[in-house]
Amino acid sequence: MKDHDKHHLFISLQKVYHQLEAVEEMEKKLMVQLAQRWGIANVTRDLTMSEVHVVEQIGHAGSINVTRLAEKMTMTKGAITKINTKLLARDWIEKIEFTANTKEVHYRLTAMGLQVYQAHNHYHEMAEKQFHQFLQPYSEAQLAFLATLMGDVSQALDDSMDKIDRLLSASEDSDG
Amino acid sequence: MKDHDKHHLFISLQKVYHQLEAVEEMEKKLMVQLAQRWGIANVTRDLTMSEVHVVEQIGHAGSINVTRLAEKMTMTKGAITKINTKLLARDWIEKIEFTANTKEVHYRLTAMGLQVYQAHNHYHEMAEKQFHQFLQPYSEAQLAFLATLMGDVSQALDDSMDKIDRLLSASEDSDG
DNA sequence: GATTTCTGGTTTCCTAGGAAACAATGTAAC
DNA sequence: GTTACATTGTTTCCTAGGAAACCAGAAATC
Repeated sequence: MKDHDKHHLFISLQKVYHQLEAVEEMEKKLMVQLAQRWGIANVTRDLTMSEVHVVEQIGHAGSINVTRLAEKMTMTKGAITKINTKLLARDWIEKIEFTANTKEVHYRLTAMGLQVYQAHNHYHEMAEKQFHQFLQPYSEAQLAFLATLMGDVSQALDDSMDKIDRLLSASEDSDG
Repeated sequence: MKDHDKHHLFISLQKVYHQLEAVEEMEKKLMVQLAQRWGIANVTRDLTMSEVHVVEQIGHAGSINVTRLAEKMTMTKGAITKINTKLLARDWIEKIEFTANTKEVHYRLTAMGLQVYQAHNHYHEMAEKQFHQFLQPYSEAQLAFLATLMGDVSQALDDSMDKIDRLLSASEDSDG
């Protein structure tokens, strides 16, 4: 493959990434509308994708605390606290008090929250079904290649991250 | 390929997407440090990725106005105006006044802005070189497949977007 | 050439979320 | 047990950027 074609490939990868961003952006808008149509209580225009993601995580974990939520969502604890406050107001999640440890606050879904979780899951399943259809035309060998490729990409990105990490901490020492 | 493996593939795709997000996040931090090290004037901690992107776009276009910048960056015109205000203060860009059309404001890079543009380009080239190395181990046939696959993905995403778009505008009619 | 309409740019207002200081609890060391 | 330290969660402050109202030229229609 010529360098020119590789360049083209590089560009098309960036394009796909930006497309995915755009899709994510639209999902946000779609979500509120779908939620309203599904008759889920306490859905207002100010509903955020992050709120739904928190519901998703709590539903997935069964019960979870702020710090672990923050880790899973790569957000700050402060941000999670604020989101949870909103979700409590919506009556989608509730606190679990442990007698043993009063410091940690665990959250779980309410019945209403469970509805949101399931609705969102339903949406995810649709997306995955679309994905399966997308894979339809490809041969077994091609799909197998794709699978290993994705692993390689993931690995390469991890390595890149490490490299950047090291660059950053190296200069933190020398710089002010 | 079993459904289970397809599911796995779906998951790994999401993982890669999130990894790319994380990389982008780190780039932001790296950029400021690199810019300072390269001795570019008026680099402060409050330098934003968006500012650099605007510089990139202006540099690429030679000269461009607010509206087209907004389109290219999928941001609002208001946001661009604010970013440009900052860039003017940094002395990285400058206005071009047209005698013919006083309404449109075109921007171009200053000498300093050109430095930023070139530094950023240099970074991009490094990234692309890394990408080329990543492609190294694959066969011609595999790379050819990858190229067509990316095209297919892009097409599929466009279709998805259209579908969501239609869903959104359809319900805008019925809803309040 | 006056009035509507369109387009480009700016300003105002508001919110999501990061950073970091903080309080409160738990844990380890002595 | 008490002092030091670590960890969890909250609060405060601040900024990027969207939405939308707004203003100012340009273009079109009459």
